Amino acid sequence: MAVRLKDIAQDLGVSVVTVSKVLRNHSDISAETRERVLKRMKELNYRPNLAARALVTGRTCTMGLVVPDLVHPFFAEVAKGVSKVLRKMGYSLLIASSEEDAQLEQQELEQVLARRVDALIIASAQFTVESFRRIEEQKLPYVLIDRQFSGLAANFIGVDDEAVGAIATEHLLEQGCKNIAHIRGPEVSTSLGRLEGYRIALHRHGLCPAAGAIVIGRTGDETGEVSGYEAMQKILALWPRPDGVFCYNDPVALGAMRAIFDAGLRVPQDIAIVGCGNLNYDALLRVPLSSVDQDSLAIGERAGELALELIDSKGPLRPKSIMVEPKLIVRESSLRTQH
Amino acid sequence: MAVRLKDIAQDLGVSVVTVSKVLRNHSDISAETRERVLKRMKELNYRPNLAARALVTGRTCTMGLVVPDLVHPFFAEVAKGVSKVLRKMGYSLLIASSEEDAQLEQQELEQVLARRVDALIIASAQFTVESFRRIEEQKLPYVLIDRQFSGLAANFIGVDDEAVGAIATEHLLEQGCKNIAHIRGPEVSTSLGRLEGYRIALHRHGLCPAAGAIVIGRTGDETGEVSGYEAMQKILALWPRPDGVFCYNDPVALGAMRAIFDAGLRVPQDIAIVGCGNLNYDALLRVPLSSVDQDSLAIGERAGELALELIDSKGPLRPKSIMVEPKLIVRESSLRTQH
DNA sequence: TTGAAAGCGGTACCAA
DNA sequence: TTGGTACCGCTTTCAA
Repeated sequence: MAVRLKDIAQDLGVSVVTVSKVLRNHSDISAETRERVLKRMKELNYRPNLAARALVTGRTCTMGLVVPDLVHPFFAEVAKGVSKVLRKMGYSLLIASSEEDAQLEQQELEQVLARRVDALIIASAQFTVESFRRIEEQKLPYVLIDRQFSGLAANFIGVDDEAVGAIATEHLLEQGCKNIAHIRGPEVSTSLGRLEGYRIALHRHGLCPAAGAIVIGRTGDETGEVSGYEAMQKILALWPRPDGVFCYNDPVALGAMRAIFDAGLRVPQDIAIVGCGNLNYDALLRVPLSSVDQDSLAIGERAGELALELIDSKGPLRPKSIMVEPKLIVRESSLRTQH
Repeated sequence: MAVRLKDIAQDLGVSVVTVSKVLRNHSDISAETRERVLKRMKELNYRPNLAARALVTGRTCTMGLVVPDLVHPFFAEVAKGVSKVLRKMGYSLLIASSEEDAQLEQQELEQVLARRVDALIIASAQFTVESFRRIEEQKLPYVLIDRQFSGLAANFIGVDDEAVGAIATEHLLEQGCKNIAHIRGPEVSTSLGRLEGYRIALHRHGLCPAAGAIVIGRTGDETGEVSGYEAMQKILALWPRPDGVFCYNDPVALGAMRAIFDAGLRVPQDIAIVGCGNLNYDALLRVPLSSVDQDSLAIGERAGELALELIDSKGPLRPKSIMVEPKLIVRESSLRTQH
């Protein structure tokens, strides 16, 4: 059905090898032959079968991207960033979504590995490093994004999560909050890092989290809003009631805000809120949400670049950890001192 | 590096063919041999090279998905829906983003075709049908989503855009709006369909769009919000000033709302707004946005299912057009009659 | 039940 | 400058 090298070779009475060389711009082909071949390729709309090429070269020119949730704007932007970088290099992107499920992720990973991608970029929903060992066994270059794993010396691109937590908390302190709660996320590095940053910032000011002021959302991102709502209800029941809350991410912050409104309280006058992720609708909310921006597009681009680099430099380099600096975007939800 | 059939065969002193048969659950292998092979496969953590298999079977078990913008929640959800369906069938998804650029889309399409995907799902940013002819030449099954093309008898999954426009406009009329404007999108089927639905609904009530009441946003989705802001400014300059606006999509509606607020007017009291897309933050906006839901997840699932169906049934079936029914989600931005 | 041989569409190597 | 040959990892066909 599809046109093959052989078809072109037969048409022109040359060998397959000659055509193959023209295809790859080898220098040892006469200008005339080259022209003829090129012309015929255009006519027949020839496209090399990359699967066949991959079989012999050992390179698929395909990269795998495994994320917990494509619909989450953070990962969608990461994908966009990766895609942008790969496009220039003729690479394609195989995307798998784990739906924040460790087992499903394993399964998807198997699929991607079976397709012999040249490198892998993963925002993992795993809790153990077992699957990464498996990848290392295959000598397959991989780059972790967003979530790190302790005890795993791997390439990593992400935001400095401690800085995220510290920046957000410092800001709330500056705004005059005296009693700052934190709605934290699941047991993954992003959540733990932000929690630690929150603690550090309080500590710098000689403060400690009050009893019950650190609440864990029921789940991860997927139902962040529900989780944030429930967590905030617990915080509202505290006495004294906190006057500021740093939320693990924006969906959680939205849920928290809803709980505050439902309780008849105001943001930021009664309770100031800061989220994380700077989702693109934050500015348009009922009360525009202050949020820590992670520059997800840049994370995707850096990850793509690093992965390409790893593919080229055969020998495994010393793992690199690139931290993108977080940036606080101040909006109304945390502004208590403007007037 | 990677384990091959041959390695297992040599280890066990059987032939490659035998191992291959075990791999694919052929019945003509003794239980004992099967056990031994299976055991060794587990031990070596064997994964068949799908590229090699594809070369001989002619099936890559890979599907291509080309969308204008992965970050747009509509397409992200479509991707999720497709992915969900494919996962069950052992298919992987090659995703390419055209960034709403027709030329880039062509380029990405070439890449995807070169990878010999078994089928293609496209939300196209093209204005001509030329590239689809190319796909048809390859006898490659494809399914269009979201955007249709007149004069192209292709498989299509999407929402009934005329119904979208009609439902939204009818609702505004019911809410007592007398002078309804429309911010339309670019020259693609979704935009044209919604515009037509808007016209039809007005017509049913013996009305016509007022002069200047149909404004075209500067661009597509990408900068929808800016586009909506600018378009709304033009509408605000009209006399008499419209009291309701149906917007091509939610980002545009958000921009429009911002323009209304900046002009010192209220939503919905002065101007009621309905968008389209039911993006997941609509409920959390400063004024929660009424919007027509397109069930993008279902669109993705149907598209994936149809594509798989096309792959199986060799002979090209009569093109199917599946319309998902839109549903209006009423929120505060259009509620003028509640009290 | 098992396996030898051919071949999928390319590339690499070396000889002509 | 050109092309013969072997081979990438797997499946298919058919004979043993």
